[in-house]
Amino acid sequence: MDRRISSPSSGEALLFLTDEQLRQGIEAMFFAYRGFTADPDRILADMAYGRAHHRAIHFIGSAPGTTVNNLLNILGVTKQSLNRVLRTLIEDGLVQSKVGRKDKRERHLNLTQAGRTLEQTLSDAQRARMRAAYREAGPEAVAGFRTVLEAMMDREMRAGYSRLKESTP
Amino acid sequence: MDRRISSPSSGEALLFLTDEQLRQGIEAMFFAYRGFTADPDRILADMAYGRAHHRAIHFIGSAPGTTVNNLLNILGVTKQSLNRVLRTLIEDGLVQSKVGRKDKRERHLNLTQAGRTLEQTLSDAQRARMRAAYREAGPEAVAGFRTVLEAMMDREMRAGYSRLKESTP
DNA sequence: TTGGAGTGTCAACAACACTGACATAAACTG
DNA sequence: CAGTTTATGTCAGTGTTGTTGACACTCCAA
Repeated sequence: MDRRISSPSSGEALLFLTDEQLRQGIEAMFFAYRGFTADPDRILADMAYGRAHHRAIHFIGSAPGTTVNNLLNILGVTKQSLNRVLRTLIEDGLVQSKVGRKDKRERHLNLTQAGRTLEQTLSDAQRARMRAAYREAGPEAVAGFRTVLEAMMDREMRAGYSRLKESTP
Repeated sequence: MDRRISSPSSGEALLFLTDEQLRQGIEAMFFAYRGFTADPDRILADMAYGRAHHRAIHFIGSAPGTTVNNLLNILGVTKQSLNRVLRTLIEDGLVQSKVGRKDKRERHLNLTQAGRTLEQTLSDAQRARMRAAYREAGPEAVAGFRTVLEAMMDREMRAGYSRLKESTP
């Protein structure tokens, strides 16, 4: 489950581990992430929202009925930071906050119809770029892409992410 | 140079283009990028620096003697924003700014010894994670990873990035 | 010599993160 | 039941990083 080097016989594997190769990977990650966020950023710039709102909307849409605390763990920010964003989204009628049925301390978050509409708009832009990149790169590249991304996550996030993958088939 | 779909005959390629697959890719990108920046962020938090300083140091180290304007294009921020960061780095003796020999309006930026030391520290942390991810994923996955990242960049960035790759063999 | 490019700086502002402190309600625990 | 913990919300203050807009200076080139 935790083998370090799969095949020490293949010198090719080590070719990817030179500092220069790694540096290129780092820079590619930087530029790609900027491209990745560029389209939603452009859309949100026209509204009073920013990237933080996008993230909240995305994950509420991805896990409807999630609690505030769960969202905090996913996003990795403080409750004060999330609350600022969440408050405006609720005020603007994009997100609905419901007191928990079982545990009344919890608030369950869902997108309203308006929220789903915005989520779709943002998602469409981002998916379009992702789709284009996937198409251009081909299925094998995509599989590799996903494998490396997962290996790059923090350990805790990988756990959460795997759960997510399984629960949404 | 711009063919859209390589092999419409292979239905497999389309399997990766469902909204759910794309959504997972989006979330993987989000979590991975956070992991990617986590280690340098931790190091910088103890100093008076942030991610913007890291980026400046990285690209000055990557392209010694680069001009301010070139750096602006790479980083994609305003000169006011970059200048604030650059000023503190110069004041703190991490970066040296030299008036251009040929064109004296330009400033050529280089890391000082102290700057190189910090660059190394940050780079080592980030490379360690990248190296671990690469090792775990294997060479084919890494190739795919790079292919998708490049396809995800903005067009202009891809051009700049290719130039970078070629100039640093 | 004039126009424009490259650079630096000032001021003001916004987004988004942080810490710390405090309040409330509900749930759990002894 | 009393006390503690948990989940959430809120207020106030701060820091980093980004933005516009305005202005000045140097220097190259036509």
